[in-house]
Amino acid sequence: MQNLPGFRDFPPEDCARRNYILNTWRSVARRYGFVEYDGPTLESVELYAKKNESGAEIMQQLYSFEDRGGRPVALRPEMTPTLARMVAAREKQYKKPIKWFSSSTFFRYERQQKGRLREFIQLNCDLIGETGPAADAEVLALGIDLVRAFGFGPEDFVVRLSDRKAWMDFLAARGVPKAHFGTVLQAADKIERESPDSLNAKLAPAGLTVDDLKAFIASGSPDSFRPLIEELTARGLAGYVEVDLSIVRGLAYYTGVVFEVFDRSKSMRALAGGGRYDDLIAGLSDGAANLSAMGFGMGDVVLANFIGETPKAAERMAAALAADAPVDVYVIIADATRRAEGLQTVQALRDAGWKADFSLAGAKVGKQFQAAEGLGAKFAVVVGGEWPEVKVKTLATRQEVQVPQSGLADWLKSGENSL
RNA sequence: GUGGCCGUAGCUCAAUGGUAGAGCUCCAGAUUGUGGUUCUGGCUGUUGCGGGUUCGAGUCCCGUCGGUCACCCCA
Repeated sequence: MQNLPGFRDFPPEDCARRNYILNTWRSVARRYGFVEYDGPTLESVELYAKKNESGAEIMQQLYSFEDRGGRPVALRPEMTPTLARMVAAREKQYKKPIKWFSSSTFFRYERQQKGRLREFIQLNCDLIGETGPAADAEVLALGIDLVRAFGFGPEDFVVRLSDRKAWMDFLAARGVPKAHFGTVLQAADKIERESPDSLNAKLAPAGLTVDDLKAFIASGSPDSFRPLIEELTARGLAGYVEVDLSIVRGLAYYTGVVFEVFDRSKSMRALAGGGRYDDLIAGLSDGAANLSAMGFGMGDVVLANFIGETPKAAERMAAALAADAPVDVYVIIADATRRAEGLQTVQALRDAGWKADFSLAGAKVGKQFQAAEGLGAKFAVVVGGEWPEVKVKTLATRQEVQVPQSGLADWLKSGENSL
């Protein structure tokens, strides 16, 4: 039996890499005062149909089925609708701004390729109930720090920053009817991928040409970005950001700042993307709650690729994984008649919080040392003829001392600190 | 949904249409209380699966499943 296409097994080595990413995400988000939430994996299809009345494509990429009660349900393909529902229902319980993050599993039925699977993990960070450049900057800074935390610098990645509102102002100034905004933005999103002829055909009803769009994009950085850039400059993070009006994002619901995080070589798809969506919560809650919001998502698959392809980040991860070896202390029972004392020692170490292990079947001393080495233990404790004393060997230095078993835990504590 | 490339041992890969191999890993040993190196030995295959061509197919052809990359889309 093979696993389903686009779905991954996580044997311990892979699980450790996944947890490294999740743990890093969590610790950085919490540094920014974001608190963790989660929602159900299975949702009503209606939740997604509502938001995407125009986009049938999204419904096709839904893992959907009827449950035994005849309800149309779907595995969640994204977090935002769930988040909007949760916030709309409870927003009066929380002081604003609401700063929430989650890292959850999502499902999309689509053909897999580099950086894209059918089941993936995505970090979602959203700041709700606050508008303005300060809130935008806070979210952007979090996005930047989330990538920096893996060892990447400004030479490795860049945040491309744009603004839906700048686009709308431009279109309004050109007299483009509102009904055509969506078409124009979609064309702008594809300006580098699609042929000018094809794009011009799409733009004609709006009275625009590819050259018009290019001229707007080339007009550079509107003054509206200045307060946001100043906020980032004060944090020392402006070097990670470039204004790039060609960033549009496919989603219709963005109302302000939008951004995508790319590796500098731009050899892979976006590491993260998001923006301001001030009307979505009101729309999804039928007006029950009217809250502005700014947020983004970051997937584990592209990030893991990026780490793997960047030596310094890969080394950083390897070091973090090595520091979290399966076992701290391996107890070697050198004399089978001392097995009871060995077990007592193992238990005492485990009670004291050490990751301790030993040979269940018993083995030659040399084998037990090999096992200790293989499990990444820092210390080997030899239980044998010296009882009630034991020998403690620091494996990295090969130094060995003999201490009373009763003082073992204390000795290890100071011994670990001196490593 | 469309297309290119690829499927051989647990892993990385060899093998002109002619007896399926190597390295690594793993397991066991090298005067029975001391590990990483070294040496010796050993295990492991429905060559993804199903058909076809051929005296003979890992190799050629068709199908299928899976992987990968691109398109589509990107929440």
